[in-house]
Amino acid sequence: MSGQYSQPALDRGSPLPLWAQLLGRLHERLNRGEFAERFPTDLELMSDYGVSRQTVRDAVRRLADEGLIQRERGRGTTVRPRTFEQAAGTLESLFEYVEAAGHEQTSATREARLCTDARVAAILGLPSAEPLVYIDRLRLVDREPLALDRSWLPARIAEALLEIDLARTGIYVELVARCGVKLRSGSERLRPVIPPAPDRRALGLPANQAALSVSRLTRGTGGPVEWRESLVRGDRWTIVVELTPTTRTSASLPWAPFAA
Amino acid sequence: MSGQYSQPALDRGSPLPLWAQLLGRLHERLNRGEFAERFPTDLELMSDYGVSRQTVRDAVRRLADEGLIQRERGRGTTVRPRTFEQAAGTLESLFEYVEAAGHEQTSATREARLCTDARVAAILGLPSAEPLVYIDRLRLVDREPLALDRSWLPARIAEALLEIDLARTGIYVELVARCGVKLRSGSERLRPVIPPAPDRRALGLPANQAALSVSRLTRGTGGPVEWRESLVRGDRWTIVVELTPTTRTSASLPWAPFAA
DNA sequence: TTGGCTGTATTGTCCGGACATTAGTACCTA
DNA sequence: TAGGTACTAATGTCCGGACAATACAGCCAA
Repeated sequence: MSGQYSQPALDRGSPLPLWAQLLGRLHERLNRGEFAERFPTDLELMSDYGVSRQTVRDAVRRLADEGLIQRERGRGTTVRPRTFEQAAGTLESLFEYVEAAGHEQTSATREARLCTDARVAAILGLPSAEPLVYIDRLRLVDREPLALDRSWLPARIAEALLEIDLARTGIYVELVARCGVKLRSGSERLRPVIPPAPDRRALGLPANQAALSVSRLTRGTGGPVEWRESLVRGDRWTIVVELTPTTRTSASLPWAPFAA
Repeated sequence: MSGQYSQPALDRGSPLPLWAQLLGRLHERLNRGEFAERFPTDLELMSDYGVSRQTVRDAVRRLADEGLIQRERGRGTTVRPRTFEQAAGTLESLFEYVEAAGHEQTSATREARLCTDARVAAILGLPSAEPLVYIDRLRLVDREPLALDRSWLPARIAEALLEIDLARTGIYVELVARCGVKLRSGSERLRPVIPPAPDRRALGLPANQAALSVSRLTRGTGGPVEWRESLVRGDRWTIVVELTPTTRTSASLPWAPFAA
């Protein structure tokens, strides 16, 4: 610790370039929420760490490239919010494309109630008798069913959702705004399925057509906040994968083994 | 034209920064194949365009960020080949994951012959009676069928494939190496389907399971070179979509309407 | 012929300086 | 109160310089 700067000095004997060391420091400080109020200016970082402006710019540029901050001439550098506001996944994407194509997307809530479910509780890391909010919606495009959408959420955080008309708003929006949940991440698994007869009927899916099953776990800062199972009828929309000659690219989709 | 440099001078009165102008110039020259033999050094670009090394580096760095070139200390800058060598798509991704998980992937050619097909010819932009090479393979993991894979290629460019054991090599590799095709791009469409009974039997797919259909058009420099239809059984592997809090992200999959 | 050393070439890092562009704030005048 | 001007702050651009790290080629000695 040099005592000369307001931050511990970088190691000039390290094989790691100064900009890389500074980048690591800034990552740590970002992750600790140290820049929640304000990100330092180039000049401040220069004096804080005892390096040239070029070195500061090389480090900070990489933070900007990662989307963690935004730099604007005249205004300075701001931290970009890390909230996962829309938690957009496969289904949200679909509806974006649907609406971009000029169609009307609506939803009808078929069920919204408290329940217990040992299978889902286990997925959410909860005791098997833990109360859950269960929401079952039919998603429609131009009044035709496109997807069936079922969510299970811990009642202790999401009970307020039962009082809301979810045909008019989204689960994630309300989870954030009303239940004070901070969404962090999610993961989805996609596979083709033959839906059971009641679901097939609800979707209006012909007997010779399959559906895409999208299972999703959504996580908040405090742990899992939602298990969701959706069925998208397979005879209306298709997923597109473009393959382009950018080097090394493979626009590849990740795969994992399916365990039934 | 200043006559002072070996390239037309950049416009110092333009609102566009010098690095951006230089980047545009280098893009054009790359696209024209002007650097096929050798990419110029920083020093050469400095004197060619009359700018500082910093400006050269700012422009060239962005080419590297795009993956079009590669810079190596001591060696210089090389152009990355633009060939679309592996033409990796959804299925190739799948097999990468399969093999990364320690499984053995093999394939068995069920048919390889000349044919005509008016539907596929239309897709490839060919006359309906144009001869096509038809290749039908079963793809296996640890000797269990995982996917059915059918390709149609114009015979006038791909006839040599009929003489090759495609269990031991890939269509694209041979298309490039033996048929002299330059692959440029591709696009795939994914949807869940109930396969016809012969395909279901070939895959060993239980009656209550669906398959993922992957239809793909592969393009070469001279136009479409392959139409491909694959079926992946839906009870073994699943596509994964991770949703992370990188700002602005939506790890969204693109969708398009399905026309049967 | 092979291995080691030296010299040259090339990109990467870091420093310093200066000016341009943009944004925001404060102050003044109509 | 609204509009205009001046000033300050902050990032972007561009220049120049110097040294470090890496690669490669050539040359020499064993």
